[in-house]
Amino acid sequence: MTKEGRGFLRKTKQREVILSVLRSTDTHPNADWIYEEVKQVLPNVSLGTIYRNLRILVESGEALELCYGSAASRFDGNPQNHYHFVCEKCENVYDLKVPVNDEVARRLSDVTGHLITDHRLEFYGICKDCKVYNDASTRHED
Amino acid sequence: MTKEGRGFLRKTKQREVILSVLRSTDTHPNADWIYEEVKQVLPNVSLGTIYRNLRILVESGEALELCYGSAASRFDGNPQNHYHFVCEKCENVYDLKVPVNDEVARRLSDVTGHLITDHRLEFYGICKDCKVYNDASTRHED
DNA sequence: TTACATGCAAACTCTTTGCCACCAG
DNA sequence: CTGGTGGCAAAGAGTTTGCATGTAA
Repeated sequence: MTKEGRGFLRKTKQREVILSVLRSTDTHPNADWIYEEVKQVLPNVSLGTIYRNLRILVESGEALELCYGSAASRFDGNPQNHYHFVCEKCENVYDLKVPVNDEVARRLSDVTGHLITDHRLEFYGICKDCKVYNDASTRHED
Repeated sequence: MTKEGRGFLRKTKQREVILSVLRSTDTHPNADWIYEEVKQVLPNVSLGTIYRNLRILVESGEALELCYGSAASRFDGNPQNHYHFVCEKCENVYDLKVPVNDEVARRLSDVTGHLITDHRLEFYGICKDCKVYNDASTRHED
């Protein structure tokens, strides 16, 4: 109910290849890498199509989008690690007042062999305030 | 040791105001919002200065950077929620094979009053492979 | 005095969009 | 047929950077 929103998806060669490329790797590629891969099968594919389809795949729940690096960053004046809740409706970011669990990181360092120095935990959903409108009636389609 | 790297920071009015603006709010503002606020105190400040200083503050550990939305996104063909480890050296993203904890989200929903439907947990550090080079000698400065 | 920092604007990167032809259903 | 979709290229948003000037230490 949160992630759908498209009447129906036509099945196209492009979308098919994009999804299969995405499923064939565990390197968490970016759009450009996917573009290069897809081009080997469909030389005429365009970057715009890659982006359009990735968005569709993410929105329809067939892929996850991870965001790193710098783009539309938001900043937090509290340098202590703490967790956040992001409202997908109003886009507000709330600080959560729960203790940070460094235990997990330490344990995972042992299990994985990686040196884990930091972690970030974010929750997503609809915030208290936005929920009110949603509950009142379910006519909100955005 | 991970986040430092600058010899010394000169104390400037701009940096001071930026930091105080950042600390005066809990709205997790973006660069542009901070720019507007700082301008009310220093009308001639430039966006470039805001960006430069935010980066410095983040790197020196005085602020956190949160990244949402679309920019340099990476994608994951596995739509099931799972956790990641990001190597800050080689920038590889590894899938972690640990069970997803939906319990926390449920509990937090109760505590906070927000409707939490999703969460994301990411770990950061130096991966197994990069650690080797780091351990061998500490001459790596990038 | 000497680097580091700033202001300004141009350059960049990544992503989105408009337009029209095209094709799956 | 018909509306979703693709290719192409232009536009956008957000961020970085080069350069000359300014300034903290």
